[in-house]
Amino acid sequence: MVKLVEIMGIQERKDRERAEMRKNILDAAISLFIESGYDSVSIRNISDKIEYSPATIYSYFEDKADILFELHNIGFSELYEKQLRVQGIEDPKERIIAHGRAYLDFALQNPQYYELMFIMRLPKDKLCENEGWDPGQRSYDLLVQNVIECQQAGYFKGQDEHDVAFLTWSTVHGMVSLFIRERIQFVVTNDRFVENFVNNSAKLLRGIIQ
Amino acid sequence: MVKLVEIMGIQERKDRERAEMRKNILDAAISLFIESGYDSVSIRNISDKIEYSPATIYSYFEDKADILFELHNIGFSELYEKQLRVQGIEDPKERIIAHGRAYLDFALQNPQYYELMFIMRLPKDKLCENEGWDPGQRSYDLLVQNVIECQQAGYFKGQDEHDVAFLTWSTVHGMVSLFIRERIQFVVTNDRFVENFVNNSAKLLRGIIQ
DNA sequence: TTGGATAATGAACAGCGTATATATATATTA
DNA sequence: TAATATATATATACGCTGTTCATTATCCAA
Repeated sequence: MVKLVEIMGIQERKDRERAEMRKNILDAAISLFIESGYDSVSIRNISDKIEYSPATIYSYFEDKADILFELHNIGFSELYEKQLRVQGIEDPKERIIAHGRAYLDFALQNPQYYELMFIMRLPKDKLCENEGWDPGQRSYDLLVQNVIECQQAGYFKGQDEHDVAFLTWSTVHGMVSLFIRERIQFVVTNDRFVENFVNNSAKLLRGIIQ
Repeated sequence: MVKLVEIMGIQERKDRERAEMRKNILDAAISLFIESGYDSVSIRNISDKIEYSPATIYSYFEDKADILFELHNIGFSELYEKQLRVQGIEDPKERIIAHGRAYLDFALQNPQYYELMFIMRLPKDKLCENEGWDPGQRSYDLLVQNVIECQQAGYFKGQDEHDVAFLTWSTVHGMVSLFIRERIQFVVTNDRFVENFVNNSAKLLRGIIQ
């Protein structure tokens, strides 16, 4: 008779192999998405890259949107970590500005992740399935918390914290999404976008916050 | 012998018919785009709607992206008209806020036009073909002009006018694009978005501008 | 070694954007 | 009016897409 521990070992190896295959697919997918964008990448492209048949992918993911949804979650985890890294800053005004910078850094360093997190039209059925649970919620909550602490320090007096949070988020999202979707090329070159516009805007915001 | 005027008359009718057919296609296209979005609409869908064969469309437009490009231009004309309508306001501070409201109104009333003007990833070849000429340029120039007049009235002292213009544009674009691409559903319901967030943000901005 | 589970695949379906060769309708000329 | 020339519309086809499913190959337990 085979020992229980051996059965468990095999099961564990199988689980591990499944997880590795999933990661394999996700890695291939995101690298292709970065190269050509979600819409231009086909399941066949992904299957070519990992040297399996297209049908194989469908035994690891429900459909193409499911792959997107997984990458979506990975992106939100990375963003949240970046946000946490500036939470140590004492002065709430400087902290919220650093918070915005962290957001911009994430977006500019991972434009394709940013796309699928905040810009891309998401497949409708996926949104409904996961209704009520949004992985971006805790990032937003952190922002609101920082706004409240700014108010306790005397800034944004008499404003609703959600209005301020939304306005802050909109501003950084606006900058970065106009850049990513190439709507400001006639105003400033790609090279100078960060050093010029973003830095100057941070300075400008620092003056505005009161 | 046939009179010249008759030849011209026939030519004019033909030109008119071609123009009508183009408009017919564009109308069918935008109404389908509004219903289902650009990517989900096929040339075959459009040809079904106008009751012609798919191939016919290709004698009026180069390709699917060309249809998009035409609608793109129509959208920018309408936005510019909306912008001009608030240029009469005397106080430059109130004018620039009304300018922002006009932009938001356009976006919320014509979300599908806004999508293809400012959010959608545009086909690369089209962008290159029309390099250097962007129909949004004059809208941006108008914004910069208003910023300069604000500065002459004592606001935005010591700031670069392009930095201020970009920050202004980013803010309104950020609000509206987060809304259109459904990223703030967990913060506020669709119904209350305009009356709550946008109005409050305008009030907030009015306090911030100095 | 054999039976059963699991994983991978080849083939197929309907739909896509698009090119081209053919057919049809219209306009001009003899 | 009849024949020719031109502009327009279409049928057909190609290679692509996401996805499904029946079939095959692989692995493990008895």
